[in-house]
Amino acid sequence: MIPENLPKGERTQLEIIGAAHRLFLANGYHGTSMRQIAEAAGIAVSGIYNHFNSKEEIFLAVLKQYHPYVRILPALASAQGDTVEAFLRNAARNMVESVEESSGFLNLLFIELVEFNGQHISSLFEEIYPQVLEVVHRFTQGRDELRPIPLPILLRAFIGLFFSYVMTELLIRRQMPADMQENALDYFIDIFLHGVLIDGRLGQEGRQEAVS
Amino acid sequence: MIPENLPKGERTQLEIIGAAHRLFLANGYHGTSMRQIAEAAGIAVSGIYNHFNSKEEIFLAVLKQYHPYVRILPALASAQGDTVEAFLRNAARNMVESVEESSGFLNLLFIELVEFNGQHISSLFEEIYPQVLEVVHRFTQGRDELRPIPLPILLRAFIGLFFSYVMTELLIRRQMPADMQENALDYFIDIFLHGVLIDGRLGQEGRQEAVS
DNA sequence: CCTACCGATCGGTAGG
DNA sequence: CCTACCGATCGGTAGG
Repeated sequence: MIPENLPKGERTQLEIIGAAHRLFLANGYHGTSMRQIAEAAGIAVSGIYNHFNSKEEIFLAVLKQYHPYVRILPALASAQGDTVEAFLRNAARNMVESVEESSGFLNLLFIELVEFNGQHISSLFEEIYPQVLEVVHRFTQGRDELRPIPLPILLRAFIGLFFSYVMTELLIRRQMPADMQENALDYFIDIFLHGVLIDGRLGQEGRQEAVS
Repeated sequence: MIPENLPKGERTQLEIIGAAHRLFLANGYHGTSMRQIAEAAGIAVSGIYNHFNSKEEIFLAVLKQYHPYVRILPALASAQGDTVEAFLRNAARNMVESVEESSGFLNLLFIELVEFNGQHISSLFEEIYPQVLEVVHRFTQGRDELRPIPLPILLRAFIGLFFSYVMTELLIRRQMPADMQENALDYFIDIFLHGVLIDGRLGQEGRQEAVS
């Protein structure tokens, strides 16, 4: 997991960040002690302070390393598609997949919102917004497939599609009825596409794929 | 806020729950101490233990009192409308409004997910699901306006619509560009309605209202 | 990166 | 013997 040929100091730093990440996800920020982090990283508590000046600095390093920027944005940027439909289907699937792989991103977000009152969300948004806008713009300009929806609203609605799926997944994952889960993402994308495309512009391959 | 004619014991209990609720929202569960709760409730720390056996028991009481069941479900249940469109527009607006009023619900949810690993979400879902299903079923049965989407998926997508709006609102509230906020909820509802209604079944009053 | 500690505060409980 | 609450303090742990 952590490269072996790194200088000892950097290795330890990554060890601390990784240990802190796991503990924060499991217990939250205030629910995690410096002693727990030290033990998980295999060093003494005071040793941590050779790499970080405070507990909060560790959290910032964790946030930076497990940023949506690093996880979800590449999934969006790598989306392919000749039509708006194909692009959005591909992008949505990629993004949901990347979150399911590293399930921590949402928890980090929740910790940020609850235990830091969303202090660090602003700068995060400023970094991401222009790049996401650029990607979406690239795939929607000069197209006549979309209903007249302002691009920022469309972008927000697309991010919203992502949250609509992952939040309902997170909330009702455990005992959600089976009929609420089967092909849910395909249905969600389908509803969204029907919502933003001009009537009749939606191809058939997506839904057929989903119900077959 | 707290009725004055209650027995002293019940008053104190409500005082503790209210104080804990405010503190949990601001600092999270582990970020709030029994001393803070006691001070905010105007009693000694040990006085709390005449009403609750532990800090966690207080959290459960807070969760019960500020349950979405008590806040958002009535907003959904009271939704009116002769058509599916009118009903969904009304329901979505009511739900978002009720959350904006008592902004705490989402934070309680995040605390639950992060600091209790979603332990108490299951029973919450079991209580709410049948009632929500009943409401949505009542307004969709025998209608020919909807595209063929399984009812549980439709319901999940509707809950998702709610989360898509409030999560993007929460995340980017601070420095979201103005054009991302103007009439956003109306656009969101509009996209959803286009998504679930059969082509051509969407009335015009909603969007005209939104853009005027 | 360690052992050895600090001032203070943690959740919880004693007797009255 | 009850409910409600007090001042004081318990054994341990927090970040530093």
